[in-house]
Amino acid sequence: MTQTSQNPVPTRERIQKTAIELFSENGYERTSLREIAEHLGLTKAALYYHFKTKEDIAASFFDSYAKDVDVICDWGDRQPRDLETRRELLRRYAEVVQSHVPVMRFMQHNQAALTRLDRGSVFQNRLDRLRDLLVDQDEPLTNRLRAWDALTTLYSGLVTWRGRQKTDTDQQMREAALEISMSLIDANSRA
Amino acid sequence: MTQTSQNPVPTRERIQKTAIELFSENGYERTSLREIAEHLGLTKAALYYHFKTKEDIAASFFDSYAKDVDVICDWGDRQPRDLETRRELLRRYAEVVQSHVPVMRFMQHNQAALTRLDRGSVFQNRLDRLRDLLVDQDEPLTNRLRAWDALTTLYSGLVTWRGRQKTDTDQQMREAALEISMSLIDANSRA
DNA sequence: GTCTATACTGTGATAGAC
DNA sequence: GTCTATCACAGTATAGAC
Repeated sequence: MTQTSQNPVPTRERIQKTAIELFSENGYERTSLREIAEHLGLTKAALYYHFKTKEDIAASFFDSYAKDVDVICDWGDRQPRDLETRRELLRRYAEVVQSHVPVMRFMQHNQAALTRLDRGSVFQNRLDRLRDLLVDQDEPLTNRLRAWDALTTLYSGLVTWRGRQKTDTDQQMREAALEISMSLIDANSRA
Repeated sequence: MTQTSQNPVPTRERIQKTAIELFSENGYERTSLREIAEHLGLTKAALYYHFKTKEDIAASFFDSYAKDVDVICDWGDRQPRDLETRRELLRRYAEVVQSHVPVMRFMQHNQAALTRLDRGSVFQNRLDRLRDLLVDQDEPLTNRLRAWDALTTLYSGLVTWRGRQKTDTDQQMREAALEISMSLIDANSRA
């Protein structure tokens, strides 16, 4: 749209790429705008041309993730509310998680910073929408909590778990997380 | 020890109490020392008499939690490594979690800030030690990940879950979390 | 021992020159 | 589209009042 035929990488995207790297590494609040600007050979004030605030940079990460989750939920809304639909929802969400690992890690590590953002609640809101497709409001507490665990299992292993061994591949970790997640949802159907 | 017979609440403890409230509510980085001082009728500099830095205030929260977890792990080290020991470990950890809810919430929401702290890794280190008691290193990946989920289930529901209903009591939530956690460990024994 | 006054550097942010 | 200048406020630190 604003791209010329030469297509150099736009400054806006360069900022996003550098920012998520530094935010993930050092935390959102510990990463200064000066630091980001220096990595890019810009000045602090130059960032303010491309983004209204520092928070806006962080919020811009969510858009693609939120869109992907919305696609899943829209699909889920049109399906029968049975076990197979729920298993397929978990499969699809696992794929989304896999394609947004840096963003997931950033969101998991900076929850306090994100609750301050208007668009920061995107993460929680999308999880809540998925949860409502996985379990009915009138099911027992144990089932509702188990549905929540089924969702968090899919990303918390990738982000917070430190028991990974050298022989564990990414593929194996995703499959293991999905298997555990599935078994939690299966248990809900038996209860 | 340093307490007189009058036993007024020591300033140090008043600072801790106010700090964890504000940290939990607004996040660690968004809570300024001036804000804490104002809540207590002190000046910012007065805090520096009782704590060396802001990080020291946060780190001081962990001590009691870490001690409680160490007691559990020390007990676990002296038991046979069987299923009943592991179930009992989960029961005891659930009690620790329950008695440190504000601290657990603070740690969960401020992971990025905490990894900067020397004593901040206390949280992760203690979880890792518990995990090693719940599962053997040479068990399949799925079992190791399931042991991790068994632990996180015990506190993540209290902290990040938003599906709680008015009729759900604290007691019921703890029991539900413990039941799910137990079933994950039980599954490891069957695998 | 407990705290106040004050100052230092770095932060996110804004206004306006080029 | 990028920069300079400037702002209020942050965490930190020390000197000294009581």
